[in-house]
Amino acid sequence: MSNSPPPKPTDSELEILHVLWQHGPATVRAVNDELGQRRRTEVGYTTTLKLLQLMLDKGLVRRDDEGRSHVYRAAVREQDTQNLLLDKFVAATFGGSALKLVMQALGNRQTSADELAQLRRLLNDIEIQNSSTLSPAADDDHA
Amino acid sequence: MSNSPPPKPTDSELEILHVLWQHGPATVRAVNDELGQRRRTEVGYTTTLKLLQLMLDKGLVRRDDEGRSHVYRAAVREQDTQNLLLDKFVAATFGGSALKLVMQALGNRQTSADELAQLRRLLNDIEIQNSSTLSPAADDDHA
DNA sequence: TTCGTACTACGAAATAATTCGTAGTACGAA
DNA sequence: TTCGTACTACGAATTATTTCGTAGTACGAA
Repeated sequence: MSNSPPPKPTDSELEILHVLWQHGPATVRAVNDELGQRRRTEVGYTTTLKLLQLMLDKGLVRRDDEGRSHVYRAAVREQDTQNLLLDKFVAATFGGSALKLVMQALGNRQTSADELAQLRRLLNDIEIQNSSTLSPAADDDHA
Repeated sequence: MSNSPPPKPTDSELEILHVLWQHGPATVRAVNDELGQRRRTEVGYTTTLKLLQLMLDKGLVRRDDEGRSHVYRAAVREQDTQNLLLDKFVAATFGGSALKLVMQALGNRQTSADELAQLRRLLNDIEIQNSSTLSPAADDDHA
């Protein structure tokens, strides 16, 4: 039983999580094949196996021992993981300021009109929420 | 002489760069003292020295050998470095979509009215730039 | 001059992440 | 039953990063 929350995945682990998030539950073989397609350099089967075993230990994936080959699936959600990584990244690179990160991300690359529109919508939504929320401790939106 | 552009700094190297960016040129002693203040765990003097020497090899810092103790200064700009790291991070964590990163960063944390205003101004600026550009070389970004 | 102190250089241990080889096992086809 | 194949477990090599100890040196005070 792991009591502590799953830790920050490493780069390789994240790559595997992406496969599992998109694919859904998969065998080592399937994960390895998929990785082979995405990368320019293939990776050994046992490398992927080992990684998945380590990820199991860390609580990043779960395993179904149905019969011969094991089926792995992500034990962490994509959004949660992205947020965890985002926090660390903002702290390490932008001194904790998410605003700086956002400005930098938008300022230094091409942003289409469509994307700008999406962002404006999001800003509007946030503004509405800000003004309607009286007690700031509201943690989860109940859709 | 290093011909290739400076590589992605590691976490520890980035920490040192932050010190140099804020402080300006500094001796090993000064950098080490500053690191000691920021962290909860002190770091050995020679550790900082070694890191700076490695960073010198990589071209991340330059060195003035004025007299007894050497003075180091950042050889890469903060913005450039942030952008380099940002690119890698977006690729690894958000499948290359800067928009997703931005939405996630804004959506999942508290954003003040003031910050929202700054963002709106930025969006306006971008929009103006977009429309004033005649030949948009329209393939820079993949949604 | 002599000594203590602060400095640099550098080897190498400690830790973390990635990679793969080998051994053992279970299943199904022949 | 026997064999070939695909699988898991796991030790261990490799590479990257971080850490520090030790040796050597130069400066200034006594």
